[in-house]
Amino acid sequence: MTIQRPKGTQDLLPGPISKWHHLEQIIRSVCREYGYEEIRTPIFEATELFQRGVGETTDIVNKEMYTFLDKADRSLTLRPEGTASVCRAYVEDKLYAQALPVKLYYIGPMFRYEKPQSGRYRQFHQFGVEVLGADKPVVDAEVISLVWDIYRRLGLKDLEVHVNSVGCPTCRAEHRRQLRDFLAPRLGELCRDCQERYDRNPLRILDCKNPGCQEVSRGAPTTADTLCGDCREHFEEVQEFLTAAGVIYRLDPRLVRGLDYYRRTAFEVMVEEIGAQSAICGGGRYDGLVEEIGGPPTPAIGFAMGLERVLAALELQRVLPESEHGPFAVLVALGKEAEKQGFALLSSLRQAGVPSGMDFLGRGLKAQLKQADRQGARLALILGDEELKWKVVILRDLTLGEQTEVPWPDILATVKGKYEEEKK
RNA sequence: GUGGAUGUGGUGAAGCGGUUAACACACCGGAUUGUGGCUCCGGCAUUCGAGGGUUCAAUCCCCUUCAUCCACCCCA
Repeated sequence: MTIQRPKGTQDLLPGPISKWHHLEQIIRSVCREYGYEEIRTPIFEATELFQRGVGETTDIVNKEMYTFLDKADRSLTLRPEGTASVCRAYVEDKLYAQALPVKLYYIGPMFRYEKPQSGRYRQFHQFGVEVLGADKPVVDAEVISLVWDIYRRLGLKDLEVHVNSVGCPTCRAEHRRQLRDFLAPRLGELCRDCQERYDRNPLRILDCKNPGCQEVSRGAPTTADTLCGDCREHFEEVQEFLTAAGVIYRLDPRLVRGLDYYRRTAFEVMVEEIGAQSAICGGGRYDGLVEEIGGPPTPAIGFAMGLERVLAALELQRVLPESEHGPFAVLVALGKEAEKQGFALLSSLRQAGVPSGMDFLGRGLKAQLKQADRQGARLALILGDEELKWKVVILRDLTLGEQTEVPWPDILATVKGKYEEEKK
């Protein structure tokens, strides 16, 4: 067997890659409109960053990291997510010295050692945003609104934006107490995982998918029920701002995000039809993280969007534009001299912005035309001995099947004119 | 990590124990040595993911292994 790509990775080939360009282009322009600037951090980091930043109790850290030792025995890890790196850069590059808040975005590959399935890869791509240094509810709403706008611009339908507040450490402690009290009498009815969660992190029982556990936890106190005054007020204001921005959202008291660092606002965007992995975006507030990794106390909020999943949804909903590719005009040169003259013509076409090409394999007239047709070219510019003699080029329209002779001085303008007409 | 499905040419696929492995598309060549798309003709898998076993005989049965897909867990 020949060498194949590592499990859970993919080759993005020339045709389909235009979808990525489309997606990235919309992301970048919406970010520009919202005043977010791009940051690029390394694709690998000290392992400790993720252990501390993502959380020792998470699946990501416990079983999904690509960790290796380098030649000096440093433990490094391919980044499984973007937030920890951005916070590290915020601290290390002293971005807090700038006017706050700092509004950043990133796009790039992430790596998790998981078993691949539909919508899940070992190397996948995320777009994410982080706002550091602001704790006001408007910020939360702005970030969610940015996500909303990107999806709207892309033409995605049937989205569900779920919003919740998981509170601050104080209300979480209170919630935990109430939740345990509520569940205690029926502890025996929970699944094995949830029985463990009862001790470690009862919050997670709320989003267990096991029907039995859902039955038991029905009516349980939610995080939103036990918010302290400040958190409650924060959450209410977030909702008011979301409504003001025209974001259609749903309160989801069972929404609990997986990573350890979340505080207060948590949100997720789902699309049903892409398979079991229906979350295309998840995020929330993480006011303690920057301090956790050695920076100044800094409120922060962000999200990550899974680009493969967004593309899958775009594809299923057929809202991707047709890709532009292939030459508009193809030079069909017959003979050495024609090739030289033609190459000069090609060069001027390209400088004029007309995508154009020629044959490189010494094919005959017929084969060259066939090739031009296959590449989807609109025009063939035929140049042979006859045409050299009379200083003309045969300009053949491959879709109409009509052709005319055009004198050399007029060719560039004619072809360019047709190209611009077609582009309209 | 656990479970299920699948692996036949570039692609989609038939065959399911027995002499030459259907068919379609794609591709290459020709009909038409200066005109593509349509049509017609011809070519295109010593081989059925890999390794082992059963058998007189295996793409078809058994074992092992690898890969892909899907689901669980969890997440984007």
